[in-house]
Amino acid sequence: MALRARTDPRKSPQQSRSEATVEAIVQATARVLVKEGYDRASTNRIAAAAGVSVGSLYQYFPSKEALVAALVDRHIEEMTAMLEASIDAVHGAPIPVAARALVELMIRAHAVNPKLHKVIAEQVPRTGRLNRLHEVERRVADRIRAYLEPRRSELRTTNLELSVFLLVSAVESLTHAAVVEHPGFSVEALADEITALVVRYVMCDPPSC
Amino acid sequence: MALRARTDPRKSPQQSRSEATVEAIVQATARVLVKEGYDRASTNRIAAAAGVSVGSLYQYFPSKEALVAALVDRHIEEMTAMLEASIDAVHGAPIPVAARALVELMIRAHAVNPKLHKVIAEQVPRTGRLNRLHEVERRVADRIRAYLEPRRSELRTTNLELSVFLLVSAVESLTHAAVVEHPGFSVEALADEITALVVRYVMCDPPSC
DNA sequence: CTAATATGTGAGCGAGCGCTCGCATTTCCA
DNA sequence: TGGAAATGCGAGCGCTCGCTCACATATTAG
Repeated sequence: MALRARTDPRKSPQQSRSEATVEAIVQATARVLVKEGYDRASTNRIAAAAGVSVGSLYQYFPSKEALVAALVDRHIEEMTAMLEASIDAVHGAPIPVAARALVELMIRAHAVNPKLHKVIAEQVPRTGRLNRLHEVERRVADRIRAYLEPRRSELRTTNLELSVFLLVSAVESLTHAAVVEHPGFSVEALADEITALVVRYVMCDPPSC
Repeated sequence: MALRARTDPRKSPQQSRSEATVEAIVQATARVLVKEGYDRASTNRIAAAAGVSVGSLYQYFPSKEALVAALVDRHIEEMTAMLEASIDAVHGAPIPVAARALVELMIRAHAVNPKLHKVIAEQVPRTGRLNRLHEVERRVADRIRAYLEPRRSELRTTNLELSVFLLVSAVESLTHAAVVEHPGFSVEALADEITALVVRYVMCDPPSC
């Protein structure tokens, strides 16, 4: 039998009652993590915050790490789904329009619950989810590349792989930094500037194309 | 009497013997953190790795957090000093030259000990050093702004504050992402592309200036 | 209704943690 | 050189943590 990883769910809920329990536990994990921080977020405290006993918690999550991992996974999946759908939605649009739409989406996504986004982002390395994150970043990058490939004549770059990597990293980092770590900038101005940064980086200059 | 923060040093070494002890402890903290991760980095283990007793450790550091904070502070100071010196060194150079020099410096700085840089970066939020980090980022941003201000005629942007913030964040994030999280890209290509991104973002286009 | 299954409970175990304190050793300086 | 000051030591205290298990209750199926 394969070794069961420490973050795999122990068993799946079968009745709706237990589904609600699992849901309450994940929500409580988020709340306690935001309010108390990781070190003080004990399984007993999380169970109490969920209105559930520790025993129940351990029926569905094999470890404290698994709790946080579940929260992280859920967040990564939500963000990715949203982003991939948006990329598909703009696949026919010209580069500046598509860029602006995606940048704005990222800003708004980060602005929904910045505090939660911040703690979750901080927990990613600890839960060993960096690989998963890199994997979805790669999927996003592939989609962006698929969008840019047929527009090669408008592009400045020769090394599309590197360029797309920098593009995706820059947009993610900048929206996170601006919205979560340094709030206060106007969403409009931010979207304008990050879009400008992205568009001026990828597109070539008028005379030559 | 003011409340002594949990991360303040308990006492300062007075003899060279104890300076060596403190040094050994900080170094051991780095080693254990890299090898074992934060959760398994107990004060007993760190003391053992430093070849020192727990008692000695607690003479100079009031808590486990203070240990990590000291390591983080040291790293932040090194990076900042290096960066500020380099900004001063290129203050007379044209924008593309200065940008290239600073980008290359950042890449090389991250490449010195990527694993250590990675764990330290992950510990910043936990040690409450985010404020300090933001403060030095602000200092760097001010210096960059002082460099750009007299070159306003070459610039595209009107909102220099926002632009400089995005610039500094982008360079830091991208060098970190590329060197620490996704190693494999050639340093040359990376420096070229990040420099291009930065320069094309700040400078205005030929006809209009 | 009843038996079987799914779910929920929480006292408490063992382990490891952060940290203290009384004492030993080294260094400094009059 | 001797006593004071600085430094080093490590057994072990008190505590909290992650987690289990024997049992109670709710739900479903026949």
